[in-house]
Amino acid sequence: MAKQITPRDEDYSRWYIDIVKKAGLADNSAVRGCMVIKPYGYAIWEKMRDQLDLMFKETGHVNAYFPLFIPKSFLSREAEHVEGFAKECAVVTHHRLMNDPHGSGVVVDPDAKLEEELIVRPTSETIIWHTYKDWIQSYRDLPLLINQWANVVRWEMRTRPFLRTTEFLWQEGHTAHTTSQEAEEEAERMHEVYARFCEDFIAMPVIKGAKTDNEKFAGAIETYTIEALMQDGKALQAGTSHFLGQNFAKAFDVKFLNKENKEEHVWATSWGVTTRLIGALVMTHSDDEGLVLPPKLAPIQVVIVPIPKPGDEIDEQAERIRKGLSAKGITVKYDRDDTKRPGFKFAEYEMKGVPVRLAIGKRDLANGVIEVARRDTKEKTSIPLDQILEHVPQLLEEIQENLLQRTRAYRDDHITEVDSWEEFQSVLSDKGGFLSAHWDGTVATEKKIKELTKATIRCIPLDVKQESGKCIYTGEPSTRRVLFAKAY
RNA sequence: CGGGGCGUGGCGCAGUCCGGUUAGCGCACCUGCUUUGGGAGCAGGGGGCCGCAGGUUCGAAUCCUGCCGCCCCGACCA
Repeated sequence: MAKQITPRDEDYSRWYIDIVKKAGLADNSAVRGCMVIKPYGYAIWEKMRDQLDLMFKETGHVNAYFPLFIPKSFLSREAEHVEGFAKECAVVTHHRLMNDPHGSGVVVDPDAKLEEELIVRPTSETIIWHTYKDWIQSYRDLPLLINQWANVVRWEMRTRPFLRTTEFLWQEGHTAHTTSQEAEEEAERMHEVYARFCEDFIAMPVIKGAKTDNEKFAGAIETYTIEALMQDGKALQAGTSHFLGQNFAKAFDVKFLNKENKEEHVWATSWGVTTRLIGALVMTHSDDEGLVLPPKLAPIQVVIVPIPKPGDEIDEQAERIRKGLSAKGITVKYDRDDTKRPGFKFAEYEMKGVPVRLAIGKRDLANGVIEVARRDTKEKTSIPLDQILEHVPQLLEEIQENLLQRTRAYRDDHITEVDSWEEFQSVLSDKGGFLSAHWDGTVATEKKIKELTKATIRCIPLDVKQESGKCIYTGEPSTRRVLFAKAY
């Protein structure tokens, strides 16, 4: 047993890190808080990125690229915004190194001090709005629908692979519109795109909702969120979409002439998802044997393992199947590495979360079958060789569907309506998950509850129904329930 | 930034209290043979500034001083 991972119920946090490392997704790096995304982990990100990019294009967006560095003064333009990010910015103060006159190595050249410091982008609103000012004059220039794929840096105190790292990869959409309504619709549209992506591709159901004033993005009028539930009962914010109103347009003086030849500030949105989605994927589906990948995002969807050694006839069948499945757009790996034994390969591909494993040996050949093992249920069956090309595509779909159903059932089972403070506390500590409860709508109460229980308001669900009730903590009147949870 | 823990071949550790030959073990790696239907066995082999810098000593992985780094937990956050 070369690679053991810590069981979930023993130490969930350790389990997560073990999977990330042992499935080959990422490594720690020489830089504190930053990770190396390894080829297998990056392949998952590429699949996510390609699919999302397609969905952005389908909704009319184009890609562009803005600078990594932002002049410090830009961040002072929008007061709320700077307050949200000031504490976690990396700052460039010099532009040159020199040999250390007192010894070996290099030192920062004191003569190379920048006149104005540059901030490594924590997000790009400011540099983008500065640029948009030049791009927008008329209503005919609108809407402006731009996305960028980039890295950003937020100097977090505590990091965890994929879930929170100092540098991370993401996409950020930044749009400008003629009317408030159009911008709001855009924020809602992208919110929906994210939710659909999570369900259809990650097989991870999410709750769509709005953030409270306290939790929303610095500088936004409204923040929409998708909230997912992890296996340990904690919530994870998987993506956000913001209606920014005219806040940035005013801060960066971005105006357009409308049809009546009157100047107006434009209306804005921004929206993003990050490599955190990989962390979400891991914590949603994986088990004590390793990673479990939804077929639609698996870098290898099917692996064929020969038993015991590749022989001519086994090779022939394996190649036939590989080509047949490839022709149907399925990614197949035929692993004929004879320095590793089948048992080792089984464990290895389970660790890596490959959805379907085909094993073929002399015994199977004699019976005209092949062994099919699915990663999600660990079920093994024998399928006639002449049916395998039809069977595997169906099975992949079934696995994708099963993962979604399974996760949705777990999620639905972990949304608990609570109506008393005692119940709130006991359900939170014993069961976890989302607590649907009445809240008086004040930041003070929200903060008090967080202080007492560590639970925060994850969102006000979009599909919330109006019902009168009393705040779980203060007993003040309330018109609808909100979702509380402990969160990542 | 607080509270814990840890730095010894690629990885995981023992050795440190009580200084004493060539610094050891498991995994991984290389070679060979036998194996191969759930993480193979045997034999041989390669690989170490013991985190860094000073100091004490005949002698330091071990004792002293200073520094650096990492991990876990908490407050902040996608």
